[in-house]
Amino acid sequence: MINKKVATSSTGRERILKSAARLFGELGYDRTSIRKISLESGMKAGSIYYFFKSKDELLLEVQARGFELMSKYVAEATTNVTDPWERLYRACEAHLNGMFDNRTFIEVTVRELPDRHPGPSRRAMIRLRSKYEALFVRIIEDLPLNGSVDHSDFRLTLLGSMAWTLVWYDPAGRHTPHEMARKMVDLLRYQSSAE
Amino acid sequence: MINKKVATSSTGRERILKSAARLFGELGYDRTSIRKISLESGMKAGSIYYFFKSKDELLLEVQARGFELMSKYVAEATTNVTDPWERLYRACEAHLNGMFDNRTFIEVTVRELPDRHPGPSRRAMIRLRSKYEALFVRIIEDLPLNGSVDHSDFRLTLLGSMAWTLVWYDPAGRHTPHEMARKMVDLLRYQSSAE
Amino acid sequence: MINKKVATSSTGRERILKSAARLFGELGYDRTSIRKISLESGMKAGSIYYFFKSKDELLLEVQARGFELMSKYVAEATTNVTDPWERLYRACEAHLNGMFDNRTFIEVTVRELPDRHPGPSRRAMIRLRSKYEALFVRIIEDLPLNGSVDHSDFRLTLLGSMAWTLVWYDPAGRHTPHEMARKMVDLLRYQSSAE
Amino acid sequence: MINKKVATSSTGRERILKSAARLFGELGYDRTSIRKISLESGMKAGSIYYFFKSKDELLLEVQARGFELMSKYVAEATTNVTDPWERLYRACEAHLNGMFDNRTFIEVTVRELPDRHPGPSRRAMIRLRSKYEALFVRIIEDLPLNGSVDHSDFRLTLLGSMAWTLVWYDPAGRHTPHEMARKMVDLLRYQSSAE
DNA sequence: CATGAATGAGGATTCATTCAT
DNA sequence: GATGAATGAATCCTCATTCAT
Repeated sequence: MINKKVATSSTGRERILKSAARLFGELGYDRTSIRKISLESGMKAGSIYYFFKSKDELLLEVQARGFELMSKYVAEATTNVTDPWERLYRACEAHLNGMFDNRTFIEVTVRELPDRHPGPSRRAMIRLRSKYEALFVRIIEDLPLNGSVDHSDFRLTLLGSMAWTLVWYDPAGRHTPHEMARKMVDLLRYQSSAE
Repeated sequence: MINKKVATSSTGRERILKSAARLFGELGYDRTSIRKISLESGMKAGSIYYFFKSKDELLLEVQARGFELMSKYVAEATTNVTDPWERLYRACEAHLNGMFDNRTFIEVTVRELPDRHPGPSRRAMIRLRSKYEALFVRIIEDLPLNGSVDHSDFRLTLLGSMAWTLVWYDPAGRHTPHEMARKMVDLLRYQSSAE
Repeated sequence: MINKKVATSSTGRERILKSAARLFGELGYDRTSIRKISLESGMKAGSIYYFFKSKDELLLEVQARGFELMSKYVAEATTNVTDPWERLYRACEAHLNGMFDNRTFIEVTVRELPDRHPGPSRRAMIRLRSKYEALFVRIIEDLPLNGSVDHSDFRLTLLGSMAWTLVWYDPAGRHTPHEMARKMVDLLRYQSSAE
Repeated sequence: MINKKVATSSTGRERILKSAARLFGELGYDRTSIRKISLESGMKAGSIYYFFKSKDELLLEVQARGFELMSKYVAEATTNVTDPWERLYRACEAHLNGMFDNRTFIEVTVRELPDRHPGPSRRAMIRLRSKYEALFVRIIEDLPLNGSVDHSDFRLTLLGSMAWTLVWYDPAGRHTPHEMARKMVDLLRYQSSAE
């Protein structure tokens, strides 16, 4: 009552977005129907179209939010860190943490890849992704890699390893995202490093 | 090429399987309808059910075929190769070659992951996958890695990198699967190696 | 008759329910397809699922309505009638009248027996039936039957005779429901009566 | 080996007929598919059409067999019985016994009523039924009923009561077909009787 | 803001049946 | 005698979406 905003902060639009994120993440875009989103968000199916033009657009907004969050996490994790390798460790940790900790929006970002999405938002989704990956481009550029290593190969290998964790990682298991980030980077580090 | 009829007509079952593989690979399982498979295979939708109990079972059979092919390729590529690192190079090359060369069955294997498939074949699909990955388990076990590297982390990182190529790799581009395999393994090799 | 529109258009839900009732009654549940209901109700097949979860549930609602009507008829017919045998005459007449006069809902009640319906509504359908038959239980309890006659046997024999009329009764023929009710009850009356 | 006929007596045709009878009885005609019959009979679906022109014809043959059996049972039960009421007791007992004892063919006879069957065999089915019911016509004609009772009403009431047992009778319950037959006839007897 | 009603297209699957072998 | 392959039509149902209110 004191703060009506807090209670209402879960406004229609927001509730829908959260429900969509959770379901896209859990079931995938295709198997998530507008009806399911409407059930989860406590809103009638028709109402969703008051806030979003289409299911496709809904996915786009979920992804936008996901990349935004990720970018923020990575930025925060690397602020005031100057050592290049340490920056990478932290960026990866933030990436993995986001994926498993705050699944709602971020998982969708890794699961629903634009190459499979036929809707009109495809290009916008690719742009969002590129923008986010640019963070890693920059961090990796700063690494003192030896000349034989292509920065792009390095980056793609690293991102691939991390994305793949969705397939096998058990959050209740023995590894923490922190450890995994260290390991994955280390696996690539010494050989690639010029030191 | 010599006799297109042989390849295309073959038996009904085979034609369906091939069409399903191609479409599952291109569009994904969910967006591939039985109707589409029927169009592509030149068979009426109902006929598919004479050969396969369900769409789910059809996916399972496609995956089985895919893993079978992959296993064969990897086995052939490593036969009579004794150097452990060379064995890994070749296995990875075979894996990537399979993924991009002979997409029909093998791509489905990497794209349609069991963690998202709710059908009754899920467990069978997991079993197939494990059996295939066991090939890599064995090859990686033989590597003279230094003590600090976990074989399992090594394997998952490598497989993740390779799977991720589906997202960014352009077969018409500058890299060949052969080069990519070398690079990816090398990226992990020296640091991890005990030599 | 005065205003066909009112009767026919009413609300969507109602139109569907009526069409379903008519068709279930005429063709039976199995041979009545959603398509046929949609044609008869002037509504598209998909729309039916806005109002009813499934065909099974539609049957349940038709039966509920049928039993409700029947109960009302029987109750009205026996109100203020105190002679026990007269009460039974009237109840049976109401039952038969309902079956042939107002076929739409009530016939389904007698034709679609729960013992053959495999759907999830089966139990609910049994409950509805029992509740209705309880009316007869009470009416028959009040009869001064001689000790050798089991009330339950009496009731089942009577209901069976009436249900069976669906097989042979020709509404255009020589008997009226009124006469049939008298006859059927009389056939059982004197022998069973203690008088 | 001694008597090949016995072993082969379950010839294709016969096996199909039995399976169809069982399934028509248990699930009803509509819900019994040719595939199910083929599974139960251990014969391929296509093969059924070697022996029977259609599903409709299959039903007709099952009914024919059912009525044949019933007629035989009723005839046997009444042979050498001269007392008219005793004849009826026995006929009813045979009828009920047939229904519950030897369900396979006979139940179909009571469950699948021609008024609902739209196929071309309808008329033939009606003829079979009439022929069987004629047995009861004759037995009932011989009863010394008092003048006020219509023989036809008597018969239909009795047959209705017996048919209805399918709805409520529990073969594992307290009543035997023998008892039920006595009761049902007695319920009608004394009042109708001229004695 | 949000809903209730409605739709058209398409979803997977089952059906009775045919026919060459 | 019996089958394997194939079909066309129909099955129930779900989908994303629209729109008047």
